[in-house]
Amino acid sequence: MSADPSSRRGIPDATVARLPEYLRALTGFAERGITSVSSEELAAAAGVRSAKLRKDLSHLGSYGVRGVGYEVDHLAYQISRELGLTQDWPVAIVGMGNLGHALAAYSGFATRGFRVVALLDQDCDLIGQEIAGLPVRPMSALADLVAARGLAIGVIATPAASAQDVCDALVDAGVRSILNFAPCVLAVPDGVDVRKVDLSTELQILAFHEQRKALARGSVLVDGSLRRVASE
Amino acid sequence: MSADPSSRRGIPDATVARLPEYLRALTGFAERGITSVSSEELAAAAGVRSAKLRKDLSHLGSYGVRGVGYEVDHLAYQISRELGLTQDWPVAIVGMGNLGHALAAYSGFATRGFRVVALLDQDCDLIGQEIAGLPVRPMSALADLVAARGLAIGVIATPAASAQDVCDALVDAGVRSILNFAPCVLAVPDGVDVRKVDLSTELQILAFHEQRKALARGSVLVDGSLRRVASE
DNA sequence: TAGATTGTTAATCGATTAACAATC
DNA sequence: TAGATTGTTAATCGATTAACAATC
Repeated sequence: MSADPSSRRGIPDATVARLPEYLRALTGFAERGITSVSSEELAAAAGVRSAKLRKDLSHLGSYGVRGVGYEVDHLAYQISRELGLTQDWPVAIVGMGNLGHALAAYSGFATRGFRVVALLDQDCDLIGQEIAGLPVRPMSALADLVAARGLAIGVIATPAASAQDVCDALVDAGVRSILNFAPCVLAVPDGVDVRKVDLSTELQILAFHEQRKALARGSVLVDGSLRRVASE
Repeated sequence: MSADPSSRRGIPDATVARLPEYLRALTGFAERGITSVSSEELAAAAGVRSAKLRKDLSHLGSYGVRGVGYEVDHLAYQISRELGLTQDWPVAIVGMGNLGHALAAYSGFATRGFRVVALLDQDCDLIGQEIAGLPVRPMSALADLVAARGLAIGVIATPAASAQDVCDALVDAGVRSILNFAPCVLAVPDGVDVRKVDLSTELQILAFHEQRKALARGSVLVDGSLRRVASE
């Protein structure tokens, strides 16, 4: 085994989760014609402290210049490469309800290395219909998509009740990265990554903090409902 | 100040983020007629270790019975109360594009204490149209919504370019909790909570791990693209 | 009482932060 | 050289985990 540059192992998960935000901020600077930034400026744009930014970037390598800062294009390229965005990732979306429909039409995917190559649904009435320029295909198309198109990432936008079945089908077909919008926990074998986006979980976390703020302002909880208490 | 039961302060953020998942698992048990669960069973359903579950629940109080487990309904109620879900939270969605449209039609909100009371957009052509049974209203309706309907949570589903303006308008109107779907960092004053859901960030994190797995399987990176290397 | 399972303790691990030596 | 800013160190903080005493 040679010590190739990218074998510098183990970028912390917390750092990986922030790299997309740094990349977005850098893209913003580039669009405004700014060619060089300090860690202070980039951190402000990404909404973090500069010490955290420098620590994060230090895991990728040493791409800054002391006393000067970072070259915007170069750092953006290095982050892209680390994230695996210098190549295209074929994506399939399963479940063509409201959300799947919106995801299929969402332009944000294409802009950054992701190509939606297929839309799938198990509802016979939908199959064959065209959504956002792509025909809806049956689940049986999965194996072919992996073999012929190199499908690597599956997005689950079905109801919770069918999400595990869809997940199993994706895994059987050889898909090893799954983005799950269904509000349920998925069981997968080792080697398969699942990330979850859950709208009502996010709202529930906001509600917790909103309630705390109301209590801090002097409201009280009566039978599980907030009651405003007259100040003074 | 009396030592009311809920003044036991400071539930860790990591714990709060998991409470919705526990609540969902409990709802599942309740639907199947199961009235009592052990930490082991509940943890399995929520996808965490039992030690972590018990530690999380210990921050809320002592709602289990040693040697027996937890009463499903009672624990669900306690978590609901802690999250502030025993009351209704009025929600407004701003931005009626693909995503906003899908969110407006999403039934998952209503099921758990959230009521979509208004849809807003700044596009004059959309205003007055009906989506999912609600008329689209102009941004100028915000102040009234806060005063008359108690609007507490704003969901931003606009393009990134207008997200900060929309955020400022929400904050000016008195909204202190914001769920942001626009791919950008929002600046808000102290006391305002923002949570962010970013589809392409999630895909980018998956791409990072997918690339790592490919490299671990023996592929190599040539000019930023993965190349399969013949095994043997 | 014996068996089961909670709630808590203490150890470990990972992430954040501030400070500063290295260096452009 | 003097000024600026990175990359790294060491201290702190918070989260996870395993083990077990408490107790139903």
